Amino acid sequence: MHPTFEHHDHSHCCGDSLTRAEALMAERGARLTPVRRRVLELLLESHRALGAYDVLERLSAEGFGNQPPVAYRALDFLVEQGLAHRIQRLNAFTACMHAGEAHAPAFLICRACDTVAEAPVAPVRAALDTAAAELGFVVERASIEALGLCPNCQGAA
Amino acid sequence: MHPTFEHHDHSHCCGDSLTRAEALMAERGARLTPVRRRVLELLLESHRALGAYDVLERLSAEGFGNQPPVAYRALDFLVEQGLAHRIQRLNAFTACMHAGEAHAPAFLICRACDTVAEAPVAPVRAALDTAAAELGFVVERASIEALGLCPNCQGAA
DNA sequence: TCTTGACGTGTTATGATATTACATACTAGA
DNA sequence: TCTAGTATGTAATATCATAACACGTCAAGA
Ligand SMILES: [Zn+2]
Ligand SMILES: [Zn+2]
Ligand SMILES: [Zn+2]
Ligand SMILES: [Zn+2]
Repeated sequence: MHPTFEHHDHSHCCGDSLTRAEALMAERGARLTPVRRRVLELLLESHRALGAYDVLERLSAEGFGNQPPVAYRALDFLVEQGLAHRIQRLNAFTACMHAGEAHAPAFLICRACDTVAEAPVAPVRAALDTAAAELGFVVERASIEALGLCPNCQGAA
Repeated sequence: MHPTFEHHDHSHCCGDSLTRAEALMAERGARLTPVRRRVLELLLESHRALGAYDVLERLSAEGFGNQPPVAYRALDFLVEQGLAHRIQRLNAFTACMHAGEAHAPAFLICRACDTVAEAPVAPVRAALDTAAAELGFVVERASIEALGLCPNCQGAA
């Protein structure tokens, strides 16, 4: 488990993720082009979710295109490749902290500091599959998003 | 559990829900005005989720206001009162099949027929709380939405 | 009775999020 | 080098959501 909520060397955290992403893309023959790479960096800057238009603003300021598809395409690519996740609740995107592990995580979103963490989902997913199966429903994809307080913000509240 | 996926007497299903809603609103001193009531009826018509603009179109055709706030206000009211739920994934709303029971359900969304059912969430929620607690995170509200195939559509696929 | 304040509704305008369609440019093989 | 597939840029538009204000109703309470 990545220690999103703990104090950690975040520049290593970003660097490692980027390195890992590059390795994965090479392995798969997918191209981590400049825009895509830059968007991933932007998402990695903080353990928060960024809206597509936030990303676009940054890209645009740096000389990339300034129309929505520029951001959406890069974000969609990262999501497809499992390097980022979309947070439905926030209409926003966050870098994946477990790239390459093929997972559909649960997200823990702190309502105070906006930090987004990925929680291990296996038992939750199992419970969901069971509940669904009782109704005859077969779950293909699930989005599980929790809003609450991260350990660092529980004192303040 | 409401038999959303089973064949059922849907006009009773709607009628019962409406009656129940009226009773609840009376109990709470909240007002189920004509617009609000009509929106609830629209949501009850099918076990599907309706977008705010779908609702608005119907309202408008029936002589209510034709601007977005008309729909959003009624929908927000129903959600606050627990008579409807918002489905994040679909940017849409669905009538609650368990009004008054104070619950935050899991939604099962059939990707073939768009039917939305509510599944019992207690074990799922417990698993989520546990997973979150291991990271020191306190869950306040969770949205759990599953995409898959309902029993009726599993044959076709 | 008159006032007043809370609530509900209608409307205008705008903001926020997302996609379609088409043109241009790059890249990897044949 | 040619070419097909992929990536990027841009304009236009679609879809989802809210802010702000005007007006009407109704029920306290002066
Ligand atoms: Zn970090
Ligand atoms: Zn926090
Ligand atoms: Zn029914
Ligand atoms: Zn179905």
